[in-house]
Amino acid sequence: MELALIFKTLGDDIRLRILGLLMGGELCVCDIESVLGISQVNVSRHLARMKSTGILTSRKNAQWVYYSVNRTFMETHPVLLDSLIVEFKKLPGNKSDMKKLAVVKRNKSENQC
Amino acid sequence: MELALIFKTLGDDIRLRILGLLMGGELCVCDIESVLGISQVNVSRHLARMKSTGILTSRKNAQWVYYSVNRTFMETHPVLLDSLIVEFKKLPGNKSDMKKLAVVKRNKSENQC
DNA sequence: GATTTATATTAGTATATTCTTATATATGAA
DNA sequence: TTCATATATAAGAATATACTAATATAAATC
Repeated sequence: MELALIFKTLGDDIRLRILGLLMGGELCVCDIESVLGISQVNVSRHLARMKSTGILTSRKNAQWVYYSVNRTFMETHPVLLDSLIVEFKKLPGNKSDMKKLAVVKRNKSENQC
Repeated sequence: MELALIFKTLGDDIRLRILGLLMGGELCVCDIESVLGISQVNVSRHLARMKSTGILTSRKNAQWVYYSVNRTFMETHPVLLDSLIVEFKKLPGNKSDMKKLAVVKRNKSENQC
């Protein structure tokens, strides 16, 4: 996992917001889509890119794909990850994303996205 | 200073190597050029980019321009900077760059680059 | 003033990235 | 089997990036 590639991958607003959301635990694509208000294709492509860099992993359950921060990444770059947590807290849009996530999760019933 | 822009700027091997060198203190363009073995134009453009992002500053002395890590950047993102130090130490080429820098500095006489 | 040295900028090409639209796949439900 | 939902991939256009070669600027020296 190349450092430059990691930074290149992190160097995008949408991907940073996605990572910020996933820091709180795994989410399915449609949740991320709802929170960010971005098209499914767009979210999917950004997720794929972060996964191919090794920052994220995914697991499939029924028709949903759940993405989460890759454990290997966390273990290989613990200090970088800590600094990301610090930086995320400083981001202006972070709070509203987290609020929106809470709303999306609350309004979500079983067998639905 | 946008976080995504910072990462985007860091997302390049040459720029990471330059930053690694400048962590040890200011250097003129020709020193960086010698250490990295990269063309002057190339080094200059990467430096300009990092400066415009706010990661570096420069001062001019006689015909030389000395670049260094921007103090404001260090003060605004201390934890990120710490993580960079940790990551740099893990980079495979870092040691050889530092050695090369020592050689370049030693072989350098007054009024010469 | 002419020349050399250090650095920056411009022009042009090749490649990468991002977005939108359309389409494909895969699972579950009717 | 057909339909609806969740996700991924492909195609095409617009923009950004990186590199090389050539040129410009600016200071120092002769």
